[in-house]
Amino acid sequence: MKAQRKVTLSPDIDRLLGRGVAEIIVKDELVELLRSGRRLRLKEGFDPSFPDIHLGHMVALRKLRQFQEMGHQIVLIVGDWTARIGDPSGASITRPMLSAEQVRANAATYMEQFFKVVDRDRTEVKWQSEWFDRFDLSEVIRLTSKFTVAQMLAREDFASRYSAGRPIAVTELLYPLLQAYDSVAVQADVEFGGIDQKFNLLVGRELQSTMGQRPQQCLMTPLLIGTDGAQKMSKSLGNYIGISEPPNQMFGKIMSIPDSLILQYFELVTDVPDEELEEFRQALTDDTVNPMTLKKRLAREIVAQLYDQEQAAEAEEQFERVVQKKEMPEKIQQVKITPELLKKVTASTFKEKGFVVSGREVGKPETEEWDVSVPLLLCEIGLAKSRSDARRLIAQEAVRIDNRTIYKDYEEHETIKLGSVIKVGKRRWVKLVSGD
RNA sequence: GGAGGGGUGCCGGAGUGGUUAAUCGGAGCAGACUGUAAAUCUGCCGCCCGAAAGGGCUGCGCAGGUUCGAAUCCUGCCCCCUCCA
Repeated sequence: MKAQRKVTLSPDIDRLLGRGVAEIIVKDELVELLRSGRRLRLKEGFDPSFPDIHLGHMVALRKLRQFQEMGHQIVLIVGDWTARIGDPSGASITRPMLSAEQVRANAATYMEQFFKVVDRDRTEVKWQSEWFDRFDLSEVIRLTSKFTVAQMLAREDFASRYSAGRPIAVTELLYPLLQAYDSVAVQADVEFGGIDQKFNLLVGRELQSTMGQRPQQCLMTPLLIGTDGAQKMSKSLGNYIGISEPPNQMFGKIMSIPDSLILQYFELVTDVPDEELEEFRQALTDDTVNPMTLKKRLAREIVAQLYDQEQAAEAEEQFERVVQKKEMPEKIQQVKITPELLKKVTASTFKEKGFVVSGREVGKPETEEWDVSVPLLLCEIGLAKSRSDARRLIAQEAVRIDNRTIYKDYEEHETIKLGSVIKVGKRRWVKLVSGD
């Protein structure tokens, strides 16, 4: 039934295969396939070891989406077996084995995010376990016998580790083979991945042809640089912007990318037309535009894509308000004043003098006030990691309560009341509310 | 089986008896500046007590030991890596 869907013979294959694409193997063949009118099976795999998708992944996902809109079929592979090995990045050889349960949970999270960009209805989801669970040793041997060590060492990562005398686990050599076999199992016409996946994708071609299938085409997307402006976006480097982060946070993180990345981000993760990007480029070169303005546009585009226009506009407002004008955000995290909290944060000298307020009734009107130790308070409401940390923040004059700065020679206690607003640094706020 | 190298704070990585809570870089946090949560500059960056000065505790794979004093020396154990076979 699904197969009946019409495939568009795109009038603009150049564009499809141009922007957001780093390399295609073999381009001519892919063009030919696209012109043939066949519905292509486009494979993309992932390991459910780290479930979060970030803007870096989005480059490939957007490309998938574009193909999908032309009527092609996405096949999403859940790498529940390869996840056990871990992609040989060299950095982490020994990853903890995940439980089946954990893998399932990760996969669910992943897919939830995946389908923010890709159309679920036109995606076939396959688990590696569907074929690998049945694999026995003889099949493993058959699979491995098709490749040589020399072939494996063609992979840059392996080669450099080998020559540097660093370890390569045998299972790591298996990783590309398993991924390649996926292509055979699902009869992929095209496999998508980041340019860093090149080797693995090519092994897929190799294996398919030795097993009598037409070798898949490989479409590789460029790697997006992370918020640090230096390395590729990755969760472990902490320089990523997750696609399910809340709009405000996402907007802010995008505003924090170095100016030098603006155009690249526009190109890879938005649909802003090429002509317009050219104008941006010119304006930046001529210095006729404040990079900030463009970044706001960028942030709006991306947030709107993953949420909607309205939320993007709200996030922008919030940014202007909190960051640029340094005003209070509209929505502040609220913390309830409870007797337990009060007991913990009451200034110690007061305790000694017998002024303890623990018995005091809570939840009364605004006039209710308490004297508290500021470091203790910051700790309890999560604005400081430890009391030492809280003291440091105070010493740096980063703490404000109801708009008055707390100095390091503050009295032992400060007064708080219902509705008090506590601010730490430029953008962390907490409002104290009634405990009920 | 043999030879050798190594396990240090969130990460990378110094340090081989005291001046080391532990150089330095990154990350993070704070401040200044800025039309940006860009860039740049400065400070902070184990925990606890203290307004501060200061004090205490914990800490360099694990467990003991030597010493006035150990990340640094000794003993045992665990783990990781490389090469040869």
